[in-house]
Amino acid sequence: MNVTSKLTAAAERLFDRHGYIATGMDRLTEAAGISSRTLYKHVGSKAALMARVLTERDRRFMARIDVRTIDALFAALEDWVRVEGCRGCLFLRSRAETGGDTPEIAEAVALHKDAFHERVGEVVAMDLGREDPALAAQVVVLFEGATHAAVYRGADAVSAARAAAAVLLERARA
Amino acid sequence: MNVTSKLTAAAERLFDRHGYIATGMDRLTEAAGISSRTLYKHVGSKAALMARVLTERDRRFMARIDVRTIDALFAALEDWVRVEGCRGCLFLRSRAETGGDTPEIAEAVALHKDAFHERVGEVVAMDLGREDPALAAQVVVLFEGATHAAVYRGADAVSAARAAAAVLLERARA
DNA sequence: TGCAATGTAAAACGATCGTTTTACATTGCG
DNA sequence: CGCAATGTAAAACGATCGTTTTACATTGCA
Repeated sequence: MNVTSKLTAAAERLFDRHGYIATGMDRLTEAAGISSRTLYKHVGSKAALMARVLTERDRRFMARIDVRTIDALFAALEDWVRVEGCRGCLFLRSRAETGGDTPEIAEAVALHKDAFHERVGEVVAMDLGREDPALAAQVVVLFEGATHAAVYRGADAVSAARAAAAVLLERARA
Repeated sequence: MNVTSKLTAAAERLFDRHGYIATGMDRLTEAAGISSRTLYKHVGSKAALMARVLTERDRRFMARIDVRTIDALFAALEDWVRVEGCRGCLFLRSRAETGGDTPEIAEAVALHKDAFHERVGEVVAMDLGREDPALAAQVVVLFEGATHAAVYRGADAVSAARAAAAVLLERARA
């Protein structure tokens, strides 16, 4: 396994569990089993490391929601929560932690949210047989809400979102 | 205006805009116009200050969502976003920043989320004429989703949630 | 008048931050 | 063989962290 990918994987876990700022470089190098010199040779800075983490997470996330129906979208989120836990959206969290003032992070977050919204639009179009931007916006809200309500309500929040999405889809079909 | 409430108000603004950890005590004392000695006499620690901020915010938030219908709930959120901006839920953010490991903060967040969920249940019961825990869970998800999608989609996210909630309510009535 | 409370300004505390540097070991390829 | 690349360990960088302390000013009340 590559040094960079090992580092990125370890960093994602630590950033996700303890927060971006609260995670020191010592914890990162120790978790990745590398020296700080190697870390800086490879990624340049802590912010750049976070940007890499977000880009990698976006890849994994987008692969998981490569589905054809709205119901499958929420089924994918149920899987995600079961496998990766529910501590809210790492993208929004890292952006908020830095007040949006770290360009590398803010850009990675913006790219992810754009891609996510576009994907939801595609899924809605496939499921409904036509585009429906209003329904897509509602599904985005339900997905985001499930992600964050799951922090304190657990997987039930995802189930609730899934059921609500089914009602909205049924109504859009009529 | 009381020293403590002036400090709490200044701290809420800074914590909300720049994050809990990223905001240093110097910025807080300067914004509140007090010395660090006075700050520590009054609140004891940074974590205790954040807990006070969250408790105060909870009071203000709960007063705003003291409504009788689901639609008014989302109208209140639209007001909140217009007045206070949209940077996500400060409760979840501060909990995530500290990894849930700061008891004073974690407790304030848990209290707020419990109160919020209970309030939504009451509003749903008033609007529908009977209790409906499943609908209440869906409204919670929509509300949380609107709060977080508004970070990157603006007030439109709240409108989408509001419309979706109306559909779910209509369906629950039938 | 004098004491207690409450405040400020500013220095100092040790710890830790992200980052760079120094010095040295290992390895793979010409 | 020898050099370039790539790594480690560890010290050091100046800055900043949350918190405490020292020394002093102001105020309100007995």
